[in-house]
Amino acid sequence: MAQSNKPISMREVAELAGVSIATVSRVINGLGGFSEETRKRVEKVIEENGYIANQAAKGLREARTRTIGMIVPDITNDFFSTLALQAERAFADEGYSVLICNDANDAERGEHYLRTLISKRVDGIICISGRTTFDEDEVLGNVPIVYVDRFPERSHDIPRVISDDLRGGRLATEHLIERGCTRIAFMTGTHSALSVQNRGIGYEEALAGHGLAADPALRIELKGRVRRFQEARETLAAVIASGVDFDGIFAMNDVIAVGALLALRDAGIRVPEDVRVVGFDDSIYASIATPALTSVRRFPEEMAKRGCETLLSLIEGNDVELEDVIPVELAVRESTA
Amino acid sequence: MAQSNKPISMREVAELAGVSIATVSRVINGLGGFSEETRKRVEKVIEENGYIANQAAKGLREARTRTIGMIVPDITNDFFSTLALQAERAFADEGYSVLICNDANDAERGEHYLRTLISKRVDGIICISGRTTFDEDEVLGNVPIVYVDRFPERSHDIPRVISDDLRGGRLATEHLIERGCTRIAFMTGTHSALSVQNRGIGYEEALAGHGLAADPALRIELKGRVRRFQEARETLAAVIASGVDFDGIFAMNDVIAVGALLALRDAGIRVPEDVRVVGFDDSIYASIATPALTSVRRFPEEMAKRGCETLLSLIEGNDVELEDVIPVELAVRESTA
DNA sequence: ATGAAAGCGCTAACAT
DNA sequence: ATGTTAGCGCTTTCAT
Repeated sequence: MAQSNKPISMREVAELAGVSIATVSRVINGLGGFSEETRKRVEKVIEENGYIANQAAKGLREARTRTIGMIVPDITNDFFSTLALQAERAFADEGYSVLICNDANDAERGEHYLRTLISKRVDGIICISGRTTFDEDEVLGNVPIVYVDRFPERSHDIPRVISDDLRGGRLATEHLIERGCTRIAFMTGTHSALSVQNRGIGYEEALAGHGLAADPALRIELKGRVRRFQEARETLAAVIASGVDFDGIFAMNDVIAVGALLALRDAGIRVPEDVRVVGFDDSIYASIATPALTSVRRFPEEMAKRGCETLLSLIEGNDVELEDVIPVELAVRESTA
Repeated sequence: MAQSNKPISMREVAELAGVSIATVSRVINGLGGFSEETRKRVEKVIEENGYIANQAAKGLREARTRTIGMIVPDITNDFFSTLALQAERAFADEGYSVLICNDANDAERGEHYLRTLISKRVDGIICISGRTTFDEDEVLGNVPIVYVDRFPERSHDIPRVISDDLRGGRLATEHLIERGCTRIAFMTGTHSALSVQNRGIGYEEALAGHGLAADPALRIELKGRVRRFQEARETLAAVIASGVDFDGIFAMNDVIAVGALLALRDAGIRVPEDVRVVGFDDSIYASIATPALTSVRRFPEEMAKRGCETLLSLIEGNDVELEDVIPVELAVRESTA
């Protein structure tokens, strides 16, 4: 099982081909300045010896690694994995690899990852995190970075691609109101990112716009750092048991909404007859839930694409727009029929 | 937005601290051989200038990058994202970063990624792929690699961590038989990985063991490269429309099983009364489906953990066991009640 | 058309 | 205790 003999280097290729290392470099990079015969000879040696260029060395010399760092809260959540998949693909198309880091909404972990990425000298960073606690300017130094979906409060002039969360919250809530709900609960996290808070603001605005009060008893907070449907299920079960009255639920994301759906079913409460439910993200969970979940559709593929484009622009030293807001729309399904 | 001044190097730290570069290196790596006063001076300079060591250079020198490459078929599938999350965490704990590559079951893409990983000189590779078409020995050179969940047919002495797929297929099928099913369909991919084929073999063995014939009409194949529940839904809908009779379904994974569940509901077929369904993976989809899906539980966290341990052993030059089979068990839920 | 040599940022002998 | 130096594998002037 022991494996040892290290890969052949450019110098060795040069020796085997009887040319200088510079010539090998020229051939490999197609820079011209070599005869057809030399090219063939060099390529033959490369082929026969399975030479694969050492990008680490190349990167050191060129001062760029062709690697992008990506920080996500939870790759296990369909919304983020879709985002990550798309981003990875988009970067791969441009010749970049992606280092994916899960910070699980843990600021400390996130900061550590950021340092790691910088020490690896990634060419840029895609960051989905609203919880940076330290002074970024100092740590980040000069790595191009773009925030996607979430961003820290004090992110001065760092570009971001976000969705229209406030409008999403408003759309969801207004939809519930139109369906006749008057006591609408909002399920969210304890200390959410700004983006998520905006969904709550949209919710409150919609309520206010229709003369409804935002009853604090209807704000249901989940403590966990990472969203798991079981926690939502248990938390809502407790709320139901406590006798709080509600006829609609707006959940901050689909994972929570699905947990809510299960808790309602456990309690024998019918959806949508007794309680209507709206989620956020329009992820796979919304489609496979029963009843199928009405959800605020976002466009993770588009967000990933824009994020990549922005980051690549930044890397190339171009100017980019600071805030790129991707619209949302409501996907109406059975849970609010 | 333009960012330029590059990060400070070790040489600059040395100059600012009035010591040699070697001393800085010693301080940073805590190798001793410097006075307390020197240490303080160096650390002060590092602190004040936000020096972050260049791992690319360090890696070049040390001939190791502290980076692991990971090839997955579809990070969007809960099973794989759970595996990836756990692997990333385990490696992070050991000081490694992980480059995640999605090959979407595309051999060409997979091969390309493999080359990229090798050119980046990753210290090892975790590979979930059964579709390598080329001669690995040549391309892989000497990178330690371990296959998880899937492995190519000709992977000679490359270690793997897999689950007991054959037994899983048998368990699922026998369970359906016990519940009274006699015409059990098997939903799978057209050209599946060996691991998946084994689930089919388990299915056939179970049928044979109970004197049931494996009707070719009951083998339902999905063409897509990546498993999407919509494809499964549509494919099964067509089968139903064609009048094929069945009273049980064993799906090669939960995504497909959930698609089947939806198709059955669309057709007004009751689960489990008319048709019973069993999935594979016991992923989140099984838990949130309605009816909740009976599924063959695997242990992606455990598989990831073992895979990491094995790879790290390999990297350290130790011997490892060639095949590590993780047991499976049946999680019985409403879909087969 | 080709080679020699400097240097990217670091570590690790080998000095002193 | 600290410095000097030779590379790691590459790209890139600058010669020839």
